[in-house]
Amino acid sequence: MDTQTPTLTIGAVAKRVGVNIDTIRFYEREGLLPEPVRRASGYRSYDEGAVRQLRFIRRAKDLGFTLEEIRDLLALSADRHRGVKAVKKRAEARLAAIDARIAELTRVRDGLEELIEACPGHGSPDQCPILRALSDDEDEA
Amino acid sequence: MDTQTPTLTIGAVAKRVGVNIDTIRFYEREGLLPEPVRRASGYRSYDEGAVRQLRFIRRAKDLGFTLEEIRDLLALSADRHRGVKAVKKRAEARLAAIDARIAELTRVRDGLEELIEACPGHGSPDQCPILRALSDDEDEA
DNA sequence: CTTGACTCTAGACCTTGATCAATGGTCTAG
DNA sequence: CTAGACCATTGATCAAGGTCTAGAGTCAAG
Repeated sequence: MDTQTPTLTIGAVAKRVGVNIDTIRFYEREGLLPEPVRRASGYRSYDEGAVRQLRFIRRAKDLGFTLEEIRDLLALSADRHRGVKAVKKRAEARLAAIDARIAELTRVRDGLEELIEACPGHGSPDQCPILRALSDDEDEA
Repeated sequence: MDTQTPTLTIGAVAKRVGVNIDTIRFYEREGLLPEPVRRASGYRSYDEGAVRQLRFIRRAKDLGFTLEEIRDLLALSADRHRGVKAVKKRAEARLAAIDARIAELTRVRDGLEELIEACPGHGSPDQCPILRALSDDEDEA
């Protein structure tokens, strides 16, 4: 856990975390990664902390957080003590959003399944419940 | 059910179906709506069939079909008899895609819920399972 | 006739999350 | 020293599905 001298090039970091080099620069521009120190040549120089933060971002993304939410999470995680409550709240909000999305998809799924079951798979398009559902003038006067 | 003279302006169609005017022109460019007849002035002139087709597109979109898939569905729905089988196949493929998406979301959802339940909502960030899960150096050497 | 609402076209712009290209400087092994 | 790999910046491009702008013509009511 020593505070290291930054020695990793952007390419080395990209390889270790498994992301594209351009993605790292993109995250930096977007404020998700701090601007790293530079060598005399202008090359970015990273330490293990940057690698950890980049992994944090990828994992949060896998949990469905947007980059904007992750920026927020990163700020909170740096706030000792007071941050935890807010982080939990964000996670709960994310969970609620996922639940809503699942509910919506399930609704659509069930509707589609009903149509499929009712469709004989042959015959006239006029008799196909799928096409009928899509075409019916339900909301006509 | 009379074959009508096209009399609706694009604005009237947009209002009736509840879409943006530009969306209608966009769908026309994308081949989802046929090119309508024009008045002497160049104004597009639509009939009820166009309204129906536009509604078809919106409903298919609500079922999660992409515009490309909808273009395909429209072609199939015009193919009397042979179309029905193919339409059913497309619907089944869409259902499978939705199921996969729900399964993926459910997986993420459950993982997130576990973290939330384990988080006390206060205390040190080091003890917050949410932040720990995001930060842990699991794949370190 | 005038005014305001409507329509026309072509093309630019938006969102999200990246990725790629062009041009040029740097680093390292042999 | 030189080749080849790596890095820098700016700006373009992609997917998807639209939305908006500018400048000009048209339509209907009063």
